[in-house]
Amino acid sequence: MFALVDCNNFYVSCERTFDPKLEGRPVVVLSNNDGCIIARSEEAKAFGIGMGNPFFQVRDIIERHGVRVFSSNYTLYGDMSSRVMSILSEFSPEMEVYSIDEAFLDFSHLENSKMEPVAREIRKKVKQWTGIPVSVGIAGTKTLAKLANRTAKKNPLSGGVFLFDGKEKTKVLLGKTETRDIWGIGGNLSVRLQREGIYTALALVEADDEKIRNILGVCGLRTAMELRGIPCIRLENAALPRKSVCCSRSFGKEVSTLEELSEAISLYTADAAERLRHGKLAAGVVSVFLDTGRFRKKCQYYFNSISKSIAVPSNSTGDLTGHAVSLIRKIYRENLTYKKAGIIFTELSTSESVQFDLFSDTPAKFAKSCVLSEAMDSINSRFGDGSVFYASEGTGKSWAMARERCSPHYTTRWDEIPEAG
DNA sequence: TCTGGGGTCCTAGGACCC
DNA sequence: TCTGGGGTCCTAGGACCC
Repeated sequence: MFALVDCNNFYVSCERTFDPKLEGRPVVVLSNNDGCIIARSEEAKAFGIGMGNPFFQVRDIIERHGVRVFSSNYTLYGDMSSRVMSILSEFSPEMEVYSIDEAFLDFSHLENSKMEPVAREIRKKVKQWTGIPVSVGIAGTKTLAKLANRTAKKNPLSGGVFLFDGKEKTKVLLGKTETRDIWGIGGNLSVRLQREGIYTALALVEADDEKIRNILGVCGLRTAMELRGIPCIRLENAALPRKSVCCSRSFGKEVSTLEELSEAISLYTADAAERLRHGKLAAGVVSVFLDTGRFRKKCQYYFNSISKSIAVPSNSTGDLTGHAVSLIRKIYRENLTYKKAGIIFTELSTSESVQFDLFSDTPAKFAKSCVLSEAMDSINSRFGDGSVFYASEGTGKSWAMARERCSPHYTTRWDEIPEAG
């Protein structure tokens, strides 16, 4: 048995923990660059503000109803997430942290009659210790546990906990579930299913395997099996090795010069390289991309990307910035205004097992640049991000993303700790 | 005027091998 | 005149998740 614990309106709940006046009031949180709505309190949902709506399109509703708006504060949400996860880990020997706000727990060690009471205890403890409300869905497969969680969230009578047991109960619920709401079936596959006359999870479960395989491929067949109660997706309790690390961002204003783009790419490289080092990884391939933005109709659209293998995998900000900046020069075009740029590292290996080039002196150089980057990391971690940085990032950063409504870093900066009284 | 960011996996088609 | 069969690997694009 699996329990899926999912935080309710997680980002909004994080803001509320530190500003209780937000309780009971409509609140939304925006994506990076203050672009889209990515979290909504129940009150905000009731006004018809949709998930993923561009901010400017719902601005009227927001102003009319006095909805409180926050820029995303991932430092805060990440820190609150690890607090929640550490509490959850006490409730099961096996846990998979599935995303910033949800985790699967293995409940096989519990007797059936104990599952709901334990789930209620989880809710109580997480709420009391972090201020975050959670919902729990319990079932025999992960896909059904996701569905159970949805039911727990939607149905006020459930008290935030829902357990799938008994064939009839399951059948009734599958009949009420649209295919789009199944974990693993997105918008496109759902349209394909509709064309074949399959509208609900129940219809999918009752369809012929060969037919499902044809419409949805092997993943879809696996999903159908899971809905039938046959586990096909196991708990991934050990964090799998990463295959890529990416950093990309939209600009706060239009950018057209190579200088500004190089600055932005330098910053993104520094950010992604820091994450490589944190994961004890080194990149074998560096890719960068440029984008003029897909929503502007008047200007010419231009997207391009370029990759380069590097002889000795690296995680040094200095090395990688050199590669990234030289790549961006190759795809830069004049007389365009860019909205976004980014860097992706792939072909990752562990930094302890880097294969050096036999005919060069790279081991010594490698060691030196590692020491430098690590020294920068420790200064930045002690004195705050951006205390030391490469000058190639620039000092003005006029292109930096907008985040005009960011709450304080309540839990990670001494000067922003909340004060009482 | 203003539309996010970071990931994973599968599939089909082409190139190549013997 | 007649022109096979069985593979692997890579890539781009598409699907999904949060």
